[in-house]
Amino acid sequence: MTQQNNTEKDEFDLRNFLPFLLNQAAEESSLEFQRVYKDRYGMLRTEWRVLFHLGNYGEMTARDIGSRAKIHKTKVSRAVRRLEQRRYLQRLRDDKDRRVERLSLTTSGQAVYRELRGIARDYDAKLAARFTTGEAALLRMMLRRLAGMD
Amino acid sequence: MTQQNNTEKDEFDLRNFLPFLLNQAAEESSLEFQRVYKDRYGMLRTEWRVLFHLGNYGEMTARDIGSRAKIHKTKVSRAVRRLEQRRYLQRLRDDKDRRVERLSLTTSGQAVYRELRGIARDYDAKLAARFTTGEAALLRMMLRRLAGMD
DNA sequence: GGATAATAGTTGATTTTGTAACTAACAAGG
DNA sequence: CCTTGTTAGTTACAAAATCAACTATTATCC
Repeated sequence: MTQQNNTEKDEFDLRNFLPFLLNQAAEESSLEFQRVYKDRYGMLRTEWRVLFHLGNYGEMTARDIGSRAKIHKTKVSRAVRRLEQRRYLQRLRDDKDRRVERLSLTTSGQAVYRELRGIARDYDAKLAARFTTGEAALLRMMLRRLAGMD
Repeated sequence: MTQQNNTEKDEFDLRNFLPFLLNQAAEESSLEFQRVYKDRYGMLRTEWRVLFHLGNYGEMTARDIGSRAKIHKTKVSRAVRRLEQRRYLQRLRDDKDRRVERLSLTTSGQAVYRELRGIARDYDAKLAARFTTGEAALLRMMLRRLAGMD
């Protein structure tokens, strides 16, 4: 692994490139939480997200979830089916608009959600503890802005 | 999309959960750059990363790239093969250790790298411009720490 | 009202990724 | 040397993501 290139003025370092950095940080900082929902609950990434949306915001449609979390509708559709098969959520056809399904967590879905939410809360605190309170708040603010969640 | 749940003390908001936030920010902030390497060069995410590692750091082995960027070796292997097929990189069997392949960019690989690097630089600047200089520097620092890149 | 377009969600075919098992080369210790 | 273990990289098969086409329902507007 020798140094070559960069004979021209080198104002670029991959390790500082924001999209790369964000991805590395996202990947690394979700590893531990991933192990919980994956190994312990056999859930996929999209599945815990759907579960958390329903747990956090209450009844929603697949479309709502997709647009909030920017998940493609086919991914949502498949995640919903699997959560339904595990009896974590139920669908209710909307009578006003019969294309729409109103999704909500079952009792056992809520139990799983509360369990995972506790773990998520602790894990988040652990991550944030690497910074001062002010820094962590600033970080969240900047990430929300980058994510277009303002 | 009604509000239900959270009857108990609600100290948790998905929109502030760092792993989620990081992922959303990473996803959103790489969209535009992705369009460039994907639509314009037919490259996959792992491929531009391998290309950038070689362009940025010079000759490396597949193993080096994988450990630096935390990419699994099978992913690296496949990305290398495709970049080789497109004549963007070349392999050289190491004579000291004949298991190892020393990878480096071809002339046209370097041309593509320089092109993409320029775009990356501009794009990064555009992202960083959403913050003050100090905030952006702090953001990068925090991300490096979260990514375990200290 | 009836054609046309738009929306919610699903399904199927293709591509990409993940997991394990594999080959080939080197290393260490007897 | 010669077993045993380790490392670099590839391949095969299963799982998951992507993209396009599909059904069913509602909205638009002439």
